[in-house]
Amino acid sequence: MMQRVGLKFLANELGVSEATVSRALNDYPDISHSTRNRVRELADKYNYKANQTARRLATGVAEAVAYLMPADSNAIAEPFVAQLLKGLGESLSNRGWDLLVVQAGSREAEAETVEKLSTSGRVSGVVISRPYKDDRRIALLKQNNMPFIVHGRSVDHADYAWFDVDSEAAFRDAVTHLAALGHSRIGFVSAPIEFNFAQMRLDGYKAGLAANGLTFDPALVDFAELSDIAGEQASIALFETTTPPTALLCATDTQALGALAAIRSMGLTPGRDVSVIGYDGLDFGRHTNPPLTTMAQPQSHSGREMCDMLLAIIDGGNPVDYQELRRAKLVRRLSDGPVRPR
Amino acid sequence: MMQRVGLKFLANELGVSEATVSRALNDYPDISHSTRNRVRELADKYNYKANQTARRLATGVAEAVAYLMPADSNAIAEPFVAQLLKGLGESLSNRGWDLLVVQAGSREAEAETVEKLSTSGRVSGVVISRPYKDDRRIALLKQNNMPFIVHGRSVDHADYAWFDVDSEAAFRDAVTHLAALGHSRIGFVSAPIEFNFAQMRLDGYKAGLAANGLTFDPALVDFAELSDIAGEQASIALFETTTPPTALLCATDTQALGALAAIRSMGLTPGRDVSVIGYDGLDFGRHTNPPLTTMAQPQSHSGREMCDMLLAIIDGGNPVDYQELRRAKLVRRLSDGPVRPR
DNA sequence: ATTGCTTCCGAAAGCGCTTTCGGTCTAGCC
DNA sequence: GGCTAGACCGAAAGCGCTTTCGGAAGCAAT
Repeated sequence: MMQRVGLKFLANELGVSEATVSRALNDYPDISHSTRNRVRELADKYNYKANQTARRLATGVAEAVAYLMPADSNAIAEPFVAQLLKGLGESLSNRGWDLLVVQAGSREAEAETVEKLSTSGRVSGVVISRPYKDDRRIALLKQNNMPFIVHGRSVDHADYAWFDVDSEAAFRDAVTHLAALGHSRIGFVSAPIEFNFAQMRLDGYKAGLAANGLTFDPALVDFAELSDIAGEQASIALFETTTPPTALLCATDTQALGALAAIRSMGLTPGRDVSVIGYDGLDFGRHTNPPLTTMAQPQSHSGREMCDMLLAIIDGGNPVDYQELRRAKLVRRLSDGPVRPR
Repeated sequence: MMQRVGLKFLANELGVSEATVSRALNDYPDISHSTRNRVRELADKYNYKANQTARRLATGVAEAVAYLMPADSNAIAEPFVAQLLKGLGESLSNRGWDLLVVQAGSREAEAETVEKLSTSGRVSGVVISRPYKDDRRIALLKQNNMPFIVHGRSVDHADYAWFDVDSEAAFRDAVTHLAALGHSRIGFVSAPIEFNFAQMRLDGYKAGLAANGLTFDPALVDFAELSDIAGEQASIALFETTTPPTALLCATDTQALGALAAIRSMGLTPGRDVSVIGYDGLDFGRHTNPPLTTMAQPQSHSGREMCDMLLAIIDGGNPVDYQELRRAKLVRRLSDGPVRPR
């Protein structure tokens, strides 16, 4: 039976105390250079890694952060999640910390999950995404004094850290773009309105209409879940009116996929007969029929940046100093075009 | 300063020892019903959750498994990862375990990452995906006696647990399907051959040719990274010959996206002039131009199943009892069709 | 010599749980 | 009434680290 290489082992081997080994490894200043080096070398030789569990218990810091997976995630939109995870992981591993992925079974269970997470001491920070307008998770996190950052913003977002893209501005821009192309009946496929991003995008849509002298027509907006199929159904519904839209704005790219399908299914050509603009900037939009014009968010390294912000907060930073608002920009592919008389 | 609710607190409150509380909570048989209930109630009342770190240290079991993210993942193909994660997470949380996501910076760093993972005691099992033909990670895992399951198979896969789809059979079937449509010059966009799945798919392709009386022509296969762009370039390369293929088989759906683009860029119509068949069955294939015919793997609950297998192994099961081979099935959309004379 | 600083390191007390070991108490038996 | 056998629970020893506290040297200044 081989002896585990632990502090004990190294200490014996070197003839010093465990305390010394620990301190040497953790860069304490009161260890002589010579012993520090001896310890280091031996540790390297045996490929010693401190047992993290013990370390955590002793220090009281979890050295891990959790990402709370959206409960109702759908397959197509997930590049999102994977991207984020990747960024988080990179940033975390620089520091030698762990990334936990936790899931709540349902939307209702999310709060409970957060509660457990913040009291069980497993993590020293959490990141959540897609906040609701009034998000219980955020309240819980604050209440439990758990450092966190949210990907997106709830309605009251003054006193916590967040990273978001100004989707209101994005939808204003999108409407303006469409208006410039001559569209005046612009439909809107919204996301479930309990998500704050849905509200913001809807607001942006309305603001865009107003800014371009267009009047808001409730018959031109429909709500859909975040899936291609839901987007398709909503789009079809929007066309069942006497004066159908000539352009469709969708709250997400995934829904826009459905919009394209809906338009094609009616025998029309998206991009020519009806314009479609999505939001997210997902890569596969290049491959749709036609390629999807979209408001792209700069999601490249957002995971990494969010993580760095979170770590700064864990290190004692003030959450309100970490609020970051990015701009989305129009990437024009082929699903938009000038209005076309029927 | 509020007192943490820990074992100590509960014990004091009830006038029993910490040991008793612990045993009551962990269903030890030598605790009377009455005290067990008293303990339970109080624990509920205070929403007590054992500190996992301490628990881990005491029991020596990590109560966590890690998913090793593929190093070179690309955005489009990631629904995959998200799906898997979701399944893993669900299964794990049933048991109250954690899901760690770990990333290696590069392909080279993967081995080291695995090594650390298996010696640091952070996890009691790991799942890896996309094994190479001869995968150092697998060797390391075995050597360190760390329970694991691989999503896919390496060349020597007799003595560990895996969950795979028979992609060799799938590509045989795909070729047969194409042959039945009259195609005799079938190109193959392969994945990097160090991945064992790439080899297996290539083998399946060759076997399919043979089974249908077609001869293998090396000029008809090209290798590409796992991205749409790489798939596009490889496809174009395959057409730069005197007798170009009339159908293209791609090792992954993502590459197939590129193939469709390549064909369109040559002024041809995929599905009519040239058939394209991908592999994976990714949902967004419904939205490509034209919708992508693909060999779909039943990836619905694979994450969950893999996790259950892994847990069984952790519980002492013999890894070789947990090898599961699934079948892919053709889902025909519109990117394939009868051969068409030029 | 004594005092007073540094510099470096060891002893030992935790961190919050689990688990072994043994002890007390009641019930049942001859 | 004494003895044995459960049934139930407490004391205490860890798990592998970190960190406080203080002690032993070594050296310079009085």
